Amino acid sequence: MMKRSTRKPAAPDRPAMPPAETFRRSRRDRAAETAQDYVEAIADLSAALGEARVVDLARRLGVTHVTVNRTLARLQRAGFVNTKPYRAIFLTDTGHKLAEECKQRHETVAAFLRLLGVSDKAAELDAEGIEHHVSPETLAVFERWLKKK
Amino acid sequence: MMKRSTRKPAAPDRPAMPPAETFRRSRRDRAAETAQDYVEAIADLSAALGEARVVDLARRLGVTHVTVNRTLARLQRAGFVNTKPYRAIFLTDTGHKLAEECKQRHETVAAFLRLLGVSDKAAELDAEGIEHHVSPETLAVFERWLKKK
DNA sequence: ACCGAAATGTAGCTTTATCTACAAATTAAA
DNA sequence: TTTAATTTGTAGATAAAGCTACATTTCGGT
Repeated sequence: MMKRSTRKPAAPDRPAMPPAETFRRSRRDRAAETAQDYVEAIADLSAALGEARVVDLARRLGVTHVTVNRTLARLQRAGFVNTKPYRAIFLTDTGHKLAEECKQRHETVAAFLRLLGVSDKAAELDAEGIEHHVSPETLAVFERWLKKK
Repeated sequence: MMKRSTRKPAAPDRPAMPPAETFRRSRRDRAAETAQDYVEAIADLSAALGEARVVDLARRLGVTHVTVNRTLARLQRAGFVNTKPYRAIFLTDTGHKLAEECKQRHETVAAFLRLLGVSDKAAELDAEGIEHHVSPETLAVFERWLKKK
């Protein structure tokens, strides 16, 4: 029996469409974004204030402290942070490593955008969204351009 | 009474941190991404096959047909598509406009990455993730560089 | 030492995006 | 025209991320 899809051959034969895998990766990325935003924020706050606490994270991320708690529980399960009730939040080694990577990547993306002529403000804003979707290859290209300049 | 936060002044006074608004935008973006991926896929499939149907969308997006159904219901509520049970899916005018914008933006991002020296494959893959986070300003900069070349 | 404000935690609800499993409709082929 | 494969739809779960409202713990000032 024929697949219904073939009923209308209509268009040219070549796909020219992104494969499903593309979207799957994009979605997987999304899932990891939150973790990255949190570890990055925790690292920054620890550096700036000496410790990272729930309220500060909430303010920084623009969510309520409840959301922070929930997410923190998940990040602990995932092995990125250590928390104890009513105590400050600490990154595990894994968490630290992730935070460093993110910070690095963020910096590269933002610097590259600025290099192109994007305003500081927009560069910062866009980098926040873009950093999670830049492949190692593209990141390397950005770095190459930054050096070359 | 003193805010606990001020207990440890520790670090330099300037924030140097992205404001909460940055993250809020990032999250709002995420909500819209799905809609954009869907309308773009529907437009592509319509062009390529003459009509967009649930199975094709599912294949294209790498999800089950159930997920497609659910999302389509939401997109219909939001006014981007028209669907009837057991029939092909059509974009509304709004949906069409959104799809066009997305396609345009996607193309620009991908072309720009290729221009930089990123491989076709990676450019395509990264563009899929990045396109949703590029501000009009940055997009304009990309376009300028594309023309200049 | 105590006390009240700030910080943290918990309960329970909402929305979105996924899934598997099953039911109903459609249509190509015989 | 019948029928069986394909497509579409529905039911019911799960997980993430968000919220409000309420409970508990800490800790700086008095």
